[in-house]
Amino acid sequence: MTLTTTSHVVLGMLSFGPMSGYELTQFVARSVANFWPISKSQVYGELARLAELGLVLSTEVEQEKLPDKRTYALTDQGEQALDEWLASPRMEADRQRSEFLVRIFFGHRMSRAQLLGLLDRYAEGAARFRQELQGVVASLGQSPHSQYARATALLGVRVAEAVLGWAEEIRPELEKSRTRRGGRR
Amino acid sequence: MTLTTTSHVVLGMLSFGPMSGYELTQFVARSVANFWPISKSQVYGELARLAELGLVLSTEVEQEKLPDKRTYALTDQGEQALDEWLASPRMEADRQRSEFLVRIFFGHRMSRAQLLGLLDRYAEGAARFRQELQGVVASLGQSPHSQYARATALLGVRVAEAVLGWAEEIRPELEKSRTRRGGRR
DNA sequence: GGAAGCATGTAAGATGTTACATGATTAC
DNA sequence: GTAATCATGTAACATCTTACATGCTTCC
Repeated sequence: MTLTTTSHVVLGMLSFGPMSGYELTQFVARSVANFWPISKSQVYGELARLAELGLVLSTEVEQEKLPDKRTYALTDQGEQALDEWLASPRMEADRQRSEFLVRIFFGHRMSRAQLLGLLDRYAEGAARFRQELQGVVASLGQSPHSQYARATALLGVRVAEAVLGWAEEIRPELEKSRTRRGGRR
Repeated sequence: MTLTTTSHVVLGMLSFGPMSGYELTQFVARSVANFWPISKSQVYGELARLAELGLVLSTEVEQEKLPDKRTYALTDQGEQALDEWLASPRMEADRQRSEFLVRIFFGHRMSRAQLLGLLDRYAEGAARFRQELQGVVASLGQSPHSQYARATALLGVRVAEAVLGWAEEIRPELEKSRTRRGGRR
């Protein structure tokens, strides 16, 4: 009955303009999914629920050559709900889950080769991610209407760089570490 | 029927030695919870399931003055399951959810004062977190048996520093940004 | 007298993922 | 022809969080 962060993400997306569930799903995947992933089932579910609550208004749009679609637009109530949420001081803490760090934490069970391989693969992923995000930043440019999206991407870049710096720092330590001899059977 | 990452975290914790569900919950909260939170219901549930699968062995321990407890120890099968998981190349990607970044992404709906307040509170949190983790790193010291825990804490420090650097970078940009005039009603 | 710590669990609910189901059009 | 894109939804499942339930001991 109460709105979740996911609900507000949907409302927020519609603050850029009316769109269909399909379009919203794509848009989320290209933007906010890095720090708030939403599956399409969730999108369709939320839209239906928000419509019932009167926070969004749905309109069927007929299309030739393409399947008909249903677009959603924020109502005044929807805008208000979004703004109140943005203004509210209560905010849930970041949560992150990293299987990689779990494995590092259990490093005492691994051979040195295993550990270093794990670290290097992770660092490679971070390097790729950094590049990808730098591309995003570049494509967003300096225009003021993209500045917030750009800010979120810039944090991603910084975090990726933090990972790379960290990997360089601890690699030598892991190289001279005591580990289990040999690999798994 | 198949083991999740959470199951393997429980197995991994027991690789440090036998303990009860209560102790394991505390241990997780002080260590791995930063990158893999587990609630106590999950711990008790997993332990029961792993016992049924023969991966851990439970023993009742009577205590005077304190309630009796049930400790769990890894079986050979449990150790093997843990090591196979650590060796497996398939690893789920990091996932993170940040309500903060969602709000930044919808910055066009906020006043400048709101945005800057949001940013500053977040940066303060990151500064506190950095300090806390530096304390953890210091308390772990140089001993080789704590090197993996230390490595995970060091990444936390780096990430917190990345956040602080980012906040400094974008604050001036937000200061001269176009935003909605005035606050919410 | 009351709060905090020790100790184990169950139940209910919220949230999120993946698979299933369908069907037209366009581009290769 | 066949894969990809457009388009909407349901169903089943997995996972995770929060509240409920109980009771003794120690410390303030």
